[in-house]
Amino acid sequence: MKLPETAKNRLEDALKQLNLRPTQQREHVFAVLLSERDHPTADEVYVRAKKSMPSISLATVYNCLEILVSCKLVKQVNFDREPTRYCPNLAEHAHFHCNDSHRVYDVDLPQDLLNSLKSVLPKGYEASKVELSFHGTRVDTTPSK
Amino acid sequence: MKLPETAKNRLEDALKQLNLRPTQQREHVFAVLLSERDHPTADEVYVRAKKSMPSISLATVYNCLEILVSCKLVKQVNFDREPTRYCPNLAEHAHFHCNDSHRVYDVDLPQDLLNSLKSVLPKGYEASKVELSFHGTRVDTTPSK
DNA sequence: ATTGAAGCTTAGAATCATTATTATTACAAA
DNA sequence: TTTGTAATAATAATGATTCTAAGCTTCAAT
Ligand SMILES: [Mn+2]
Ligand SMILES: [Mn+2]
Ligand SMILES: [Zn+2]
Ligand SMILES: [Zn+2]
Repeated sequence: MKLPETAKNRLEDALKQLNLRPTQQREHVFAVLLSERDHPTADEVYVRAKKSMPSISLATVYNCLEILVSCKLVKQVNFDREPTRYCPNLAEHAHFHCNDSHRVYDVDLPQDLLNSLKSVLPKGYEASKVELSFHGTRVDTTPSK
Repeated sequence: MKLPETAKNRLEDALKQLNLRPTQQREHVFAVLLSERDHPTADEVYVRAKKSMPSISLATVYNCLEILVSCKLVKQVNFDREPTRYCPNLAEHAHFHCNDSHRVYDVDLPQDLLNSLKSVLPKGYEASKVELSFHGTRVDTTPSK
C-alpha cells in the first residue's frame, strides 16, 4: 500500500491550504481509498488500513476521512440510511447501488444531462449540489465462453 | 385532522392487499402526512399526530410509517445522514433541500428528463429506482409590495 | 538541543435515529 | 362470549457516528 507521488502531492497541498499536517495516517487512509474503485464504508477502510498499519484506530480513520472530505479530495456517498461510503472520484458522476451485491459503481454523466438537470429547478432555487443515484441489479454480461 | 374519504379508501384497499387492519393510528398518521406538503421526519409526524391523538407512541408512528411505505402510499426521503423524511407524493419527482431553512420541496421532472436519466446507465445496469436531489438555498422571489 | 504550543491520535464514552422486545389491548372470526 | 391473532405502547437495545480527554508528535523559537 503506497501512495503515488502525484497523489501525495495533491494531499500535501490540500492539507497545507487548511493548515493541517500531512501525517502517516492521513496519507495511508488516502492510499487505501485510491487503491480500489469501490466505495468503502469507514469500517471497511479501517479493516483495510489496519493491514499495513495495525495500530491505526477507527476514530482516526473517521478523523482522516473527515479531513479528506473537507480537503475536497474525497466525497461522501450515502444510500438511504446505510453507513456513509467514501469516493475519491472527483469528477461529477452518479452512483449505481446494486441491491444484490451491495456494491457501488460510478456512472459518468454527459455534460448536456448535467445542464438539463439543473434547468429543471424553478426560479428561486439555487442548487449548489446535485445528487443522482440509481438502485437496482447489475446483470453479468460477461460472455460465458 | 380528518382523512378525506378518497384517501381513506386508498389506505383501506392497500392495507387489505397485505392483510393488514385499518386502525385509527394508521389512518391518523396518513392524515397527518397528507395535511401538509412538507416532508416531516418521524419525530415531526409524532408531534403532529399527538395533537389530536395524545396517546399515540413514537414506536407506533414508526410502525405506521413503515406500513405506509410498504403499502407504497408514502415514500422515504433521505438526505445524507439526516433523519428519514416521509413524502406522500406518489408522482416521480425530485427533491430540493434548502440548507438555510432545512425545508424540502418537491421538484417535478419532465418525462424526457426521466428518460434521459435512465439512458445514462451502461449495458447490464437495471435500475429499479432513481433518486435525484438538489441541495442549496431557495431565494425568496416574493415581490415586496 | 530544549522547550512550549499546537496539532494528532487513540480509547472509550456519549449521542441519537431507528429497531427489537414484550406485555397489554383491540378486534375479527368462530 | 370465547378465542386466536394482530396492533399498540413502553422500554430496551442497536449501531454508525461524534465527542471527550489524555497522551503523543511536530515544529518553530529560543
Ligand atoms: Mn445496500
Ligand atoms: Mn438539512
Ligand atoms: Zn463515486
Ligand atoms: Zn417529495
